[in-house]
Amino acid sequence: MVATRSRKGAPGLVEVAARAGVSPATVSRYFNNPEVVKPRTQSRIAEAAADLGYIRDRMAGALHSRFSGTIGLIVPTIDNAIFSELIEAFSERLRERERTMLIASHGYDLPLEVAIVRSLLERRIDGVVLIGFDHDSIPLEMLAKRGVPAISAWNYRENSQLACVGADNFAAGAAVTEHLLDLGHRDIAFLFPETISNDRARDRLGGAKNAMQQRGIEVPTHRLTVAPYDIGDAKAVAKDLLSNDPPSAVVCGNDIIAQGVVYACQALGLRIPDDLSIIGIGDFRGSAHMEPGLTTLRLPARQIGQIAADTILEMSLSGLPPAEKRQKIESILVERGSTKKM
Amino acid sequence: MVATRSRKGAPGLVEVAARAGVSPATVSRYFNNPEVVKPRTQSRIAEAAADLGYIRDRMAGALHSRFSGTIGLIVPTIDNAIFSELIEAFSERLRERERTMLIASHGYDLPLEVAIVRSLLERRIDGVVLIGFDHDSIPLEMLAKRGVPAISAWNYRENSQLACVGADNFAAGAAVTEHLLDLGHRDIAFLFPETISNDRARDRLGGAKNAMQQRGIEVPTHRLTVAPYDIGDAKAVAKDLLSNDPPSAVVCGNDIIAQGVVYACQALGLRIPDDLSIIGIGDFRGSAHMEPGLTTLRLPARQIGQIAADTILEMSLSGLPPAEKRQKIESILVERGSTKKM
DNA sequence: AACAGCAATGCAAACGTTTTCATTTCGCGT
DNA sequence: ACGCGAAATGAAAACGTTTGCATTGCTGTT
Repeated sequence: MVATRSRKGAPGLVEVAARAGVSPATVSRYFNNPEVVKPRTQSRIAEAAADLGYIRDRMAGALHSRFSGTIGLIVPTIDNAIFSELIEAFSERLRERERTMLIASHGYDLPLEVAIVRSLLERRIDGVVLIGFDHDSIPLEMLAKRGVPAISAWNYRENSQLACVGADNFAAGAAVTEHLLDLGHRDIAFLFPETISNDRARDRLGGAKNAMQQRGIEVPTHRLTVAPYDIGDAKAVAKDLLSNDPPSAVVCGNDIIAQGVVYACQALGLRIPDDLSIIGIGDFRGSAHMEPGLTTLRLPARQIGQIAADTILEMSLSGLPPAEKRQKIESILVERGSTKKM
Repeated sequence: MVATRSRKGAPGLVEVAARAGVSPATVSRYFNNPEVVKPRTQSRIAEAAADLGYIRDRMAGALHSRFSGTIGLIVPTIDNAIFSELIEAFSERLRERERTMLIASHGYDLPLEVAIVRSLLERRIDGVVLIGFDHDSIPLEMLAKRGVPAISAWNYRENSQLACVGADNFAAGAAVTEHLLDLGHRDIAFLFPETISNDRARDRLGGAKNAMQQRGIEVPTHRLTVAPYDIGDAKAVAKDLLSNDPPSAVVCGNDIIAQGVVYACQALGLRIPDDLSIIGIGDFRGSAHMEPGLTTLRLPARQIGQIAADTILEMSLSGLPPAEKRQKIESILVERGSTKKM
């Protein structure tokens, strides 16, 4: 059994109250509703708290008030450019609102997500933000049962069950494909991540295929390749793909894969965009500055992160569904040097 | 029959106890020290808990036991390849040990770090991991006063005040510089991030300069340039630097900057490594796969993250300094295509 | 001068666990 | 069957806040 750490003389609310000559209740009010305590009392308490170096214990507070001031964010992966902008924006916004973020990643492993939600619930989070719509029903039920609000970020669907804030990934897949079609490309390859338990990739690929179909162009099986979420792996797959009978253009499920394809071309001596046009989705850090610059669809990740934070906070405070259940964030096609008219 | 007043219909320990026909104390023990409760009782409790969908409230537990099961990680930035591997490894390790990570970033803003530490302390973290050694003394005192262990990760110094786990950044700066010197380069430029409040960059640059001095080579001022932690900005700075009178090699403070320099060369039509050798530090995601592959010093970020997690947990549990106060993680020079003999 | 009405504060009961100490039950040797 | 130490369990007191309700202190009105 472990020795419990003694509390190293850290003063509590009660000590502050004693020193300020008021009751604990008043000190509590001072911290939570300063406006209800008389200015003179306020300054006495402020002074006492400062003298003692008091730091409030939000856990004790949460125990009674039902709010922990903690919001959970569950992402597939942290160690990847994909979500890092969103994570940072989300966490900043939360800090501005005096909340703290609990983050966890499951590596696209749905069962693990269940365990994570459980662990967050044990920590009494005030709300959870999930990525996308592919989730086991168990964690959602656990959340619902306890009245903990949850929303989905990153993807948008007009008929989503969960409240959501994100981009329309079907439209995104369609947009990049249409851009290549508009440039005159017909022999287009699609390099997408595994779509099982990844609704974003699935929607994007769906949109891409649909765009092709709209123009009456069939996509042969060998133009459809799965690539992992990793530059190196994507590069390897792309080298294989481009080694014989290369298409005139490649649609990549995201910018990571696109970067891999760019490197593959450089390794093979293919010129971009003369020999091959490449388009990505995401506009991650770095995509703008590679050579050539990557043509891609910009997903406003920071904006999504901020709105997600605002929305989950709104829900947590009101206890109601958000004013806007589904928020679509518009993405923008950014044309750079990796694509060219046929 | 007494009405249960538990919030939102979520059952508490007491309800589980009632259903299992035991006292709350036994249920508590079941969760914290299963081995002290009789197997038959265990299964009764397990069943009751499952039936009720019980989720324990760790905040309430923490209130009494002084352990919140939460560890803080404070990084300069999340949205950047630099720390993402460390963050992910750290968080995974913590989850394996049934702990949760609270993460916050301060964007190299020391005063903000004070506020962050305070906020973490309010959440009763069991320990904190900081990056590097440049910290205001106030948060460290606050932590010490409350007996909350803190360590520094990422950088290593043999005389550090704080316990630390990381690489020797002075040695790192020296190693990459020596590598270029060994390849015969003499006219070397140094592209480093701002060293104010960034001891890692400072140590690296110090090591680099020292290596030059050891060989009796002076570094003229115009070969010393500050570049931000951003591919685009670094690329811009590098373009400027390389436009006239380029050196024969560049030492970059980290791989992000190095990637910027590679792109700058491609934009300017300089051939790597024929016209310019480039070396980075870090071996971030992607560095291996660019064209040409980036020669760099690999810092085992995942390993640092894991050891940091283990160490802070060890300290939190024992209440003592760690067995090994300073852990040096060896870095490895990875030679790829971006450097070449003169 | 008395008092309504409101602002400011105090009192004490939660909140859901953990833990100490005490008590009961169990296994086993005689 | 008995007794004894150990194992298992129970009772109740914390833990540090928040909050509903009660009380006190003011201000201004009649």
